[in-house]
Amino acid sequence: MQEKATIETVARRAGVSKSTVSYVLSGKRKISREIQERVLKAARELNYRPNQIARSLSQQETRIIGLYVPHRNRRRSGDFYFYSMLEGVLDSLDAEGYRLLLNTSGNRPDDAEDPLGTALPIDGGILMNLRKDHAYLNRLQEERKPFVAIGTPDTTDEVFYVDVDLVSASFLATRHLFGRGARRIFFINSPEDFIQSRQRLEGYTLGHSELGLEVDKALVARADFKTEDGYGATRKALDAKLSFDAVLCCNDNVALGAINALREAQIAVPDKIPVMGMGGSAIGGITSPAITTVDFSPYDMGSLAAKLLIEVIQRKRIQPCHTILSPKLIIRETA
Amino acid sequence: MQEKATIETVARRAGVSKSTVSYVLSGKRKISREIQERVLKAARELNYRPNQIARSLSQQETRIIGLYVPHRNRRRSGDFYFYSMLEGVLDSLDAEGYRLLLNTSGNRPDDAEDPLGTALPIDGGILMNLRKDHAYLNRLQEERKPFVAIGTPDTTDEVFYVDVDLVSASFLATRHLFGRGARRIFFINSPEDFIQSRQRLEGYTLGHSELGLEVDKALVARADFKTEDGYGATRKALDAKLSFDAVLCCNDNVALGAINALREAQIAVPDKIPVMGMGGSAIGGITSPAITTVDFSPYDMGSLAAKLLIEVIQRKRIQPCHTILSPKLIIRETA
DNA sequence: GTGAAAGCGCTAACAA
DNA sequence: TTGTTAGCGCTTTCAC
Repeated sequence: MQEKATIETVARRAGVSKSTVSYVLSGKRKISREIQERVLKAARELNYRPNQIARSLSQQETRIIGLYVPHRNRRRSGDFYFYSMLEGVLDSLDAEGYRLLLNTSGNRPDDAEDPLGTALPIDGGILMNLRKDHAYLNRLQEERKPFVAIGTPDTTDEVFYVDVDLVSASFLATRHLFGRGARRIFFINSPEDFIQSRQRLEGYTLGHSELGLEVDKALVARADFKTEDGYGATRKALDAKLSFDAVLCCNDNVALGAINALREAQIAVPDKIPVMGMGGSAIGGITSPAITTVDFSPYDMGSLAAKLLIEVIQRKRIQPCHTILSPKLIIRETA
Repeated sequence: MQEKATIETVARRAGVSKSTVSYVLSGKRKISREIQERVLKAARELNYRPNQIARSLSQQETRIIGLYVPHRNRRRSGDFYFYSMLEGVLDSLDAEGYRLLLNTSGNRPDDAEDPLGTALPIDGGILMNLRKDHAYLNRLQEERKPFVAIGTPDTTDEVFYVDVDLVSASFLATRHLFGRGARRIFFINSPEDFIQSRQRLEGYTLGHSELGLEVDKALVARADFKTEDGYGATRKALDAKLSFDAVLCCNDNVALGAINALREAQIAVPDKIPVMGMGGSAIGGITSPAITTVDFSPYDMGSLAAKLLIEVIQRKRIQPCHTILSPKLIIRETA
């Protein structure tokens, strides 16, 4: 096999200039049928592929977008939320001919020390877990790369973002459980320091208010999103003889844990005690069919964020804006 | 904020030449202490970040590696295998200062039609599900980019790859179940057209041979890796009054489905009937504690593949080689 | 020790 | 319609 073909090689072989080759390939100029064919033929024979890097350098555009992947979202088994979102992002990018660069730098302490890290070869970025990602965020801003956040940022002005309406989500879930006849809903909320947690609690409280009920604080527990945590919290409640007739969890993993604990204690789920999760359509396939879910559609969020970002990059959208997705209730019947 | 700084800007501000700036930053040349400081100061003041694209063009190296993501591995809820591997890849790359470009092209039919797709801006690639990925594989070979396969390819010569020993995996599992007193193991294997399936069956058979037993073909079923499939297969076996006292599944998702079906039929798992899965340490956290698993360590495979690829890229390794990981038995006690 | 200048492979403004 | 040429921002040889 010969050396790698460049635009120069192709031009020579076709007996034309470099620019002609470039224009034939990009279609940005009218080229006579004959030359067009000569060029394409030469390109094919030489197995020519335009060098994306050279193209990026000259066009100041890579058609790559970056996704910041915080460490704490990885190595955490069962983090469907993240991966489901990733799938949404990938699908949208795919459709528009963009690629995704996973960016994990900025995670290690020494990265912060390196203010001269090279500029990212991307046209824009998608951020999640915004609050603490200042390093990456600042970097994008500094490089004046457009970005879209997933989740509501601290300062909402000047920022494009997508999020879900968590208050509605837990309100819907609570109402659903009351509708099924529950009176005391054991609520396994997310850890206190998450903004989300407040919103979830608000929905739960609203669900009570609607029926003129007060929230019994003893019914509210916390779990760190993992199955074990849901198991632990439920187990603890059972051991403490807490009285409840339904369980609402901050996510589906936690719900799975709750179910495990209940079944271990010989309590029928969902017949005796219904268990609800929130978020993550992605997890649907693998969780127990016993879970009823309020879906956040992380997939949709990812997909929307990516589409929005591309619009921003292509300057089809200038004004900062945000999209808040409505949750939907998903009742899965046992197969 | 001023215009984006380039090496030229920095050079002017520091009163030196571009090359000097470049050398200060790369450390490839001795530079007097004084000039060094002047340059760094200027760079800092201008908030300079070397343009990675220009650098890549001139060095013919991007420090990005590509991972081909087949469509069928996405949008399939609960495909931990893939994501777990991804985590391994990311961690290894991170450690070596490489980034990961997710490549989804080649999935759509029209992509195959576009032989002039631009050259990938990567130094090498990681492939999985090799058999049918000829498009991407060919492309990498054509561009003479090094690559590492995950899973054993059709032709093993000239190819770097990592894989797991599936025969041992199912042998270990089978033996474990016999060791627990099982006599008739219901085996939910993967679909027939997967090479893997033969290996799994071989291990299962070996486990029987060891005890001088024959395999009862009625005990072997198939499932397409999903929880529902495991549920379905088990349900069918129960309905058919198949007699068995243990279940071995081709993966943990399927095992979860089997457990659901058994419990629905009021059969205690694992006390009455133990259920085993294979593969995917990642899934450990979210599956039922009732599952005993033979771990393929997809994480390890990803991690190894990435490390290997980097060695190849950096020419620290020239001779094609492969690594076969041994599975390990993981017995999870109920928390 | 430092600088000038020639690339890396492509695009696009300017000429013809 | 097509060709010439000046960049894009960096690295690195060659010269001083």
